[in-house]
Amino acid sequence: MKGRKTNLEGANCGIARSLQIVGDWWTLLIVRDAFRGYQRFGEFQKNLGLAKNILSARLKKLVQEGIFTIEAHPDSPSSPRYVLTPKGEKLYTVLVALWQWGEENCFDLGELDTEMVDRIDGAPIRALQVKADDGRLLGPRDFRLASRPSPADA
Amino acid sequence: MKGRKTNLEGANCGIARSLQIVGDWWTLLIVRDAFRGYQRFGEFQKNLGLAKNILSARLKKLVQEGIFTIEAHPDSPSSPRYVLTPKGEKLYTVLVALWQWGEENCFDLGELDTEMVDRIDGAPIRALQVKADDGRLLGPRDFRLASRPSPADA
DNA sequence: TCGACAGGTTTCAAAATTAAACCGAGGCCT
DNA sequence: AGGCCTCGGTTTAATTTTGAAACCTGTCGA
Repeated sequence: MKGRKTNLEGANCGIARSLQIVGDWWTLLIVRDAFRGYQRFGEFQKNLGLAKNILSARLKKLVQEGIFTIEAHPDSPSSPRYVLTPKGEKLYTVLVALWQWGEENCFDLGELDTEMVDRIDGAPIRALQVKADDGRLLGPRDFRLASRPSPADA
Repeated sequence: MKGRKTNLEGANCGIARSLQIVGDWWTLLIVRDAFRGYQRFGEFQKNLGLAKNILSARLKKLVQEGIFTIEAHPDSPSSPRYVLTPKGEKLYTVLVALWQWGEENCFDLGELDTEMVDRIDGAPIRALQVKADDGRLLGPRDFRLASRPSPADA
């Protein structure tokens, strides 16, 4: 991420900014596991199978960025728990988008063995839809990235 | 991505699969630029400021994965154009999710200078919402990843 | 024919990732 | 109390990936 920093530091668009934080190999998988209920270092490490030093670095960054907070649990005071902040929890839309795209485009038939379901009734979740302000459905070519008038305009 | 391959190759969930393809530093930015209308190697390279060898490798992979196709344009037969496939175009939901999260969580006030708008009327786009099968709005804690019954079940 | 340019590939140094060894603080068992 | 185990990391050294810059090749226009 050497040149990346230089390039995207003053990134102009939200996509680039998001990717600065969650755009690497492991981060979104860590967040995914957090949604699954994992909280402890060892849980993430064992489940994802990534090197401990990398996990350590990622968690450190994610805490810095306000995605996780560290909470020391009364039960085992020496084992910190990594808990999603509201900012972190809002990433669920991104996860759902990735999940749906992956499920639709990246599996052979019968290969898929997990799915994201309604916690309450176990029913499937609707495909995300991009909609215009007035409710019209927008396809992949119906939007564009526009520059805002000027920084000092509003 | 050494260990990553080993770990996620037989990845069980759609999120992991997606990230195998688009989960690196540059790929989604390339796709973003493709939605902006960029098609040529030099356009991507100049706009993103990434090294040519890296861009070359990414585009090669993306073509392999069926995100882009190469089309030789009648105008300039020697300059290939990289064009999104339907599979690639479906990534727009992911981009929108990242964009909205980034816009909401990664900018200081007044810092944001681009926005994603309706191509037709320039109006803003609605925030993506995760909804249950029956239309209920689902928050970040209202879904879970469940294992499917069995690979050879349906 | 000359030079310029687009679209890469090659080369080599710098940075990130990895696995594995190590370490300190608690628990737990005896 | 002593010994051993686990958890949560850090350190170290080898491997991979990345990045910048040089280089190559085919096309184009003058």
